[in-house]
Amino acid sequence: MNSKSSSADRIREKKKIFLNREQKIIDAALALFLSDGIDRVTVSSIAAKAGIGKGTVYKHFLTKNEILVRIMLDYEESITQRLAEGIADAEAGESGAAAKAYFESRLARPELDRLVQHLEVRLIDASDVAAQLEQLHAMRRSNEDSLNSMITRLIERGVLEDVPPHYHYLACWALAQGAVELCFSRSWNYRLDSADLMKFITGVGVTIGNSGQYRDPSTIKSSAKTLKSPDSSKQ
Amino acid sequence: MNSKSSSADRIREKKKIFLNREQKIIDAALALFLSDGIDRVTVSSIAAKAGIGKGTVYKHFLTKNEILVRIMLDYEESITQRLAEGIADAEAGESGAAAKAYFESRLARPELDRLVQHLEVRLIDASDVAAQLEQLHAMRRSNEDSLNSMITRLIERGVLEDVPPHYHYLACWALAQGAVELCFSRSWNYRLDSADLMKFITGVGVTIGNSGQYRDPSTIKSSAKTLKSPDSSKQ
Amino acid sequence: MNSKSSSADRIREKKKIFLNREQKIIDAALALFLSDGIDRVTVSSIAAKAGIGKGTVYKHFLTKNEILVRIMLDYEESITQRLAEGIADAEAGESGAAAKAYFESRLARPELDRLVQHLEVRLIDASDVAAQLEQLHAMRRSNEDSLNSMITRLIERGVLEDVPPHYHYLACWALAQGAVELCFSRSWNYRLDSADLMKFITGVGVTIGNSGQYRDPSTIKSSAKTLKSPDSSKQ
Amino acid sequence: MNSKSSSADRIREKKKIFLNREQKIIDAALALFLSDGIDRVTVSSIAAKAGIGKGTVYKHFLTKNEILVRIMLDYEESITQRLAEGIADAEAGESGAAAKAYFESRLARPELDRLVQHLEVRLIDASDVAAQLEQLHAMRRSNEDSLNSMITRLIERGVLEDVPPHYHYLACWALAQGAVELCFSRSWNYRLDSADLMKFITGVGVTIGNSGQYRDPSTIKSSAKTLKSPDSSKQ
DNA sequence: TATGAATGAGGCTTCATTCAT
DNA sequence: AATGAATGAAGCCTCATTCAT
Repeated sequence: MNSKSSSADRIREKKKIFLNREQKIIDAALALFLSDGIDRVTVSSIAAKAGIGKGTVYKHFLTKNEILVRIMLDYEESITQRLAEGIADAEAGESGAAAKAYFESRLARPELDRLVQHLEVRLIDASDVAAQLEQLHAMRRSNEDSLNSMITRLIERGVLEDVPPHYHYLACWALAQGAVELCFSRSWNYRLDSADLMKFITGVGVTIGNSGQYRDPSTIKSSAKTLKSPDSSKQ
Repeated sequence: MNSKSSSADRIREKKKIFLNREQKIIDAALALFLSDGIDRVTVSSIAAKAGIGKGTVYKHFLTKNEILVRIMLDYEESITQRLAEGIADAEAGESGAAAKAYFESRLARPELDRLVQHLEVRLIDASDVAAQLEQLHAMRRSNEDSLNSMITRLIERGVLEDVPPHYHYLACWALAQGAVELCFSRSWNYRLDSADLMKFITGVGVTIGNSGQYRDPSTIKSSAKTLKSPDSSKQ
Repeated sequence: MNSKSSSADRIREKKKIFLNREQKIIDAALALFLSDGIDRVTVSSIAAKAGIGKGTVYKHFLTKNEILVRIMLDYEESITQRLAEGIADAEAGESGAAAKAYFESRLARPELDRLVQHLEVRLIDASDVAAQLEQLHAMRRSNEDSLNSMITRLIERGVLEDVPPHYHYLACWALAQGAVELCFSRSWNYRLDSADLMKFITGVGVTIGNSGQYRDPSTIKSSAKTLKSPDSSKQ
Repeated sequence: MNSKSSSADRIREKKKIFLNREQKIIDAALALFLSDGIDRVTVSSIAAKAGIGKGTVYKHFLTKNEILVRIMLDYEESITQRLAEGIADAEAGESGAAAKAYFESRLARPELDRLVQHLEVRLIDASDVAAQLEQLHAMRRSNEDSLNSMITRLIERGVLEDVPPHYHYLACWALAQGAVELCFSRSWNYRLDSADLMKFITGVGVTIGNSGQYRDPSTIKSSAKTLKSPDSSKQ
């Protein structure tokens, strides 16, 4: 019995090690993508960074693309969770909460958000990982349904303009997307006070499509806060 | 004298043919990038699509990257021109004209706009074409200066919120950027009525940072028009 | 413990195989360079001759040039060793020993010696392998120092003419260099009895710069031996 | 008649221009080979340097190799001429004159001499220009015959050691060959006083194979001069 | 006649994936 | 189970030569 349980323990132990290693691979890949750029990361370099052999990577992932898609899924999950909380808050009355949560989660690590977008471009039309991409889209569809319900209610309550519900969240998505790119764009000179800038943009996002009739107190507050950032307050 | 002028003609003719071929290469490259994705386009395939030999491509461009950067420059120039017109209109009193022109020019061919963004990511850190990229940035800096002047005046006139001028155009940029991505995102179900959606987003962009104090009539009109688009009005 | 040592053994075994393959590549490259000429040898052909895949070559050498430089280093080492022995003999009293050793080692495989010279011409200005070429030059500088010391002593002893020491070994080097080329020059008709010819030249080399005052017995002997080679003696 | 002669003049004129251009091409090629290295010279660059179109080069030379071989032939001719003079002097009694002339002509422009050697390596086995290479060899054979006669006589007169005649001139050739390489070898530290060094080596060359019985006064003189070079004389 | 644009074979190198140990 | 050596397809670029103008 003892030996049996110890063998079971050993198996569990091994599984744990195995899963740990999987995370190690993902972390290594992520770190390299962010530091070196997608193009310059090879399976070899990932393995080296993870401290394992190249062959071992293929025990965990069938192809290189599966690592990429895994990073995307992990990220999407974290967004989904934050969004769900935000939607719950919004349903509870704090009308801008969903948009705010969404912006904040995407802007929390803009470099990661952007990486995921770029990964997606690479993977579209990749026949391996087609299934996982479908998973990704399923998650997003589910989020979309929640958003639709929530926004429909906000429109009914007169908080938001009466345009098709998806206009609201797609505009938000677009702005968030753009805000992320903005963090890395080399097109512009001003980039020093990006925290304030991001608050400004978040303010815009939170009020997108607000009808004039009604102003959500929480939104007003957050907008006010934005405009009272250190620099502005000195005036 | 006659023979002399005809030889000059011939030379001019040749140059024209040469430049035409250059355009052919760019067009072929562009078409392939859009249809197949940046990764899958090779110099060979560009040459094949342009109906010329592989080596000929290198008579026009020193490296593959130079083709990419050329596409970027051509595009940036077209944006710059449109923006300049918009800024002129804005200075002439139509306060939202610059933002509108900017959105419209970027959303006119969103697939191209997006391609250019992705090309830029690839080319950053490419030691060849560093000079051309600097050109690109110079154009953008120039645009930025014009925008700054214009927005400063609009702030003084009380049309726009009194935040640092670049908040306004960067927020606009971000939204435009995101709107472009939105056109191609496979994340969302609703994509049928994208023209209306884009108008909605443009409306958001045009009113970004408008102060409550003042509403530009032209902006109101355009916003109203947006919401009364054919589809919606039928309801 | 047994398994541990056997695993260590296995690793050692692998390394040996790996190094063997490296040698195989070098041998293949060398054979091809000698038979086909430097120009006509491609990485592909080397791989084919070595019986391995093209990619495998790049596991052992970062660039094609590294193969070339490796051949050079290996050769230079063998020369250095022979020369060191010769210098030791010379210091021990046999004054012509160094020159003789040098000539003999360079003329032992003249085709290889010549190849190495030609490789060097190709590699000068090759930014990769600059470090290895410096190694090569370091070896040579070290040889040069030894020669300088030795020759200085021979001059003091009155064996060699009192000219700057490097005149002696550079003249030797030049003659050896030329002798090597002579083996392959298609300029001349007589090439049948090259062994004797080389002995004659070696004799010249060994007595280069000998002062008239003194004749080293060993040198005389060797010179005599040269002229009494089988062919000549029959006359 | 007038028109006829003027047309003949025109034809002659044209021919002259044509030949001038041929020389221009050769000069351009030579200059580029010397400055940039054989590898880096393209037909394009030659044409550019010569100030003509690439296609025009092919009106003068059927292949690129023909330019190379032409440089070789021109050089060989200049050597031959100098050597012939030297041989004449030697026959007239100045026994070392031939060797001296040979050394001096080859060391007059060592960079050119070396270039020609390297060109030859490239061209061996080039099926085009095989005929011209044969011409080259014919010239050399002819030189060889002259040398043989001359040396045979010097041996008979007891000036030179009684070894096969070609031993003498081949040893000379080898030393000259090596001396040329020495000028460019990066193997050695000492290269400042190369003029003196070359005199020393020439001295060696001139006395190669001298029998002890007899010393040619001219040789002695030249050797003495060598050893009384500025540096040495200060001692 | 002079030109130079066009060609495409061929070279070097990279890297995802496989598989024997 | 872990390893990393081996593989070879595929990409970019060069340049001698041709040929239409």
